[in-house]
Amino acid sequence: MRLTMAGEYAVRAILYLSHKGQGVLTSRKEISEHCDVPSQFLAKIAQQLAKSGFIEILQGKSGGYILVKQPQDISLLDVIESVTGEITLNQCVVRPESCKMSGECTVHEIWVEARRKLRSTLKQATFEKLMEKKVCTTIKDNSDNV
Amino acid sequence: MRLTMAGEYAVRAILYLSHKGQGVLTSRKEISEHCDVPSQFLAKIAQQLAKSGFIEILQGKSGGYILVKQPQDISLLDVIESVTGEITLNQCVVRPESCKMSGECTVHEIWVEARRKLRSTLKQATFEKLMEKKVCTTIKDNSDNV
DNA sequence: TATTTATTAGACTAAAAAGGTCTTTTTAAT
DNA sequence: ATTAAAAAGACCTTTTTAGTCTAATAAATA
Repeated sequence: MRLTMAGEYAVRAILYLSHKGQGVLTSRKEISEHCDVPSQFLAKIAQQLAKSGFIEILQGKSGGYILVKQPQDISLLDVIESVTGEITLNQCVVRPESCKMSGECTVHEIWVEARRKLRSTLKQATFEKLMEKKVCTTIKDNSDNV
Repeated sequence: MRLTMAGEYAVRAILYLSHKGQGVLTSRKEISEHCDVPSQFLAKIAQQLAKSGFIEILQGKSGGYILVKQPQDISLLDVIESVTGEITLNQCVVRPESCKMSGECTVHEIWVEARRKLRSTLKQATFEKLMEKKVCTTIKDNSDNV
């Protein structure tokens, strides 16, 4: 139940490109070095990010990556699901046939709710917001601490 | 980002024992058959559930498992984390040193929040609640649909 | 007491996923 | 033509998952 390195790296890369600004060309080498991401691995991840329409890839000498969407139009969820696939948490949520009980099962309901909340939290976190500097005093919300 | 089969099976077993009631002896075979869980695999999972104090194991002829905690005192989170370890979602949440940025990083904050909400949802789902029959008309809450 | 039928505990295994690397090819600037 | 960037896909290693198998132990019963 954890994010993969590919997902983590994708977020770092898009955040870096967001700081550069939409439409600015940045080499893979630069991203790789600044974000501490293996260069070849980034190449693979970038292909997926391009397929999903977040970046454009320029080949040839002085090639690199360009952010094509605006940071406020990209969410953590979008980027993560682009490289790791849809977050499901529990198989029965997306494949009810995987569990003969799911029709009547209250556990199923909890997973549907948990998944909705998780995806919602990640969806609301746009890269525009993620670029904002952290404030020093954060308002604590312990309403549903575990 | 998904629950393991071990976690899924543990939930099924505890739910089955909850229906039987606290203190009732049930054989591994019966649980295995009713819950569609491989018997030998259940044996391994049960060892962990016993270590965590959810069940007691009786050996010998006519042995089996007994629920020792009350269903209202066991949550989905408890059972799942017993067999799969603590839910972290992102490494940086529990090991900030794994990411050189985590101190200043707004992404880190999102993961902390997402994790807290997820664990909270699973914590609130006790097995007493999970035993309740599903009502036919559920109130729809689309407040933060993705 | 011997037998039977439970479970334990730990070694073992197969398959899948994760996390990359390597090599060859293509592309574009100089 | 040369150079330096990325693409595409094969390949590889390690870890995790999802079990199985075997020998030992434990308790009820014939």
